[in-house]
Amino acid sequence: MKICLFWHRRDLRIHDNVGLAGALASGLPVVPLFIYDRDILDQLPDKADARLTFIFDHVENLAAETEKAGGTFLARYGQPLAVLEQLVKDFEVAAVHTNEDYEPYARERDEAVAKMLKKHGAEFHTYKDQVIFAKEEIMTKSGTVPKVFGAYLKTYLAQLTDELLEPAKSKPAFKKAHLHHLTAAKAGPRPTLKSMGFARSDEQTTPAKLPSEKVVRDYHKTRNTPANEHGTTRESVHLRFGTLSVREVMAQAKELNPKLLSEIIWRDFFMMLLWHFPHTATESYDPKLRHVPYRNNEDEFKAWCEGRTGYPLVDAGMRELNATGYLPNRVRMTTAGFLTKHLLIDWRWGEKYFADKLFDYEMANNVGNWQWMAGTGAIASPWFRVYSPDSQIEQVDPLREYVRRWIPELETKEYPAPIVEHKFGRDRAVEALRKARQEAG
DNA sequence: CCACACTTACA
DNA sequence: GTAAGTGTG
Repeated sequence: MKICLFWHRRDLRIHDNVGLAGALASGLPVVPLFIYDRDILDQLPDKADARLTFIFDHVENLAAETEKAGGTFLARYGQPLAVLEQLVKDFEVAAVHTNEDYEPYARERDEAVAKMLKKHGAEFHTYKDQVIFAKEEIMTKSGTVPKVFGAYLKTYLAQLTDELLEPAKSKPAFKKAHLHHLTAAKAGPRPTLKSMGFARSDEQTTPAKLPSEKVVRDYHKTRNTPANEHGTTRESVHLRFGTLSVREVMAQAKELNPKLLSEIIWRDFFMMLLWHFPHTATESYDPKLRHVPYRNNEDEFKAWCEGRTGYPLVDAGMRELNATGYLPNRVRMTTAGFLTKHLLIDWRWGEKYFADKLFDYEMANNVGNWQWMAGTGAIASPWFRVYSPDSQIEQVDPLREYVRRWIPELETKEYPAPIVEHKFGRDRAVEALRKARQEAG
């Protein structure tokens, strides 16, 4: 019997899933699938990874839901291209449905998959699901790729209708009549964390739930207070892995808090930029800034990683990141600005460290924000702007609650003196960037 | 071509 | 107040 596969990637949910709805409506019985990508797992720095644990728990949930609905969920470990080719050979796969992923690696992978499926006479259907607008759907009036967020936002809001935020009808169609059942022997076992060489992380799997109305309504007032643990919505990890849909998250923000809505639109913006300029994942957008004379001092980098720079807000942030995998947005900027400007270390070092540590790590957003802070990005933010980590404290933590929480030895002799004086570091950074620009012409 | 603004500047 | 570049209309 001919079947189709629905391949989950960064959309670990059944409700409001455009690609899954497409598969269920295609007329062929659907077998949902997840592939643990060996190449990605090999790069994880730790054997107890919170992100993999999160993915694993949610894949197991999907499998349970699928079985409850009368279908079979497949999970495999390996290289996606090889795994899919094997499945096509083992089962009568007439089509594979999946949601688009705009990262450079994902695009190459999907191109190879499309080619392989074509060779076997199977169809490959992809859907826009993880953003509201992608690719060239938001452009400037002169038809260029928007490089200033304000201009992008204005067009975006003008095009954003309530219909675009309506849920995809995947959940109502997710039933026995549209699913295919395989015997356990045919389906094969699902990988476990242990079978893939990993262990559970201690960190808790956050339940996929929209934040409360109160948190959303207060967001613009609480977002710049890192001491307040409920100051942000904590939606980022769910948007990353698709355990919430961007439509439900945006619909709530649109109704309750325009400031939060615009923050979520940054996510579409950075994904759009990465799609247009995939090379910016690994090099500066601005060609003039590809040869900044970075100092790249290893000891100073280590001090930054471990939260020993002598700047309380930087150190508190890095310690929170190391301990929890989380960092409030405001503090992400302070720590990133300090590394790239005051210490004059290549933004890619910091980007990689965040990639290893952040529970909600998402390439487009991480790269986009790092390049913005480093002054090397597509966005025309003044490159000479250097944040003062101390005046940031006055703005976001005037009572020193946050920095004291994460630095018990603050205000004792144990706490190190600043690794670099602010004005000296700022002038050195501006000078280095100016020089790089001049030399590049 | 110019004016204006640039997610969250500094002193 | 100051200030350095540049995308956008």
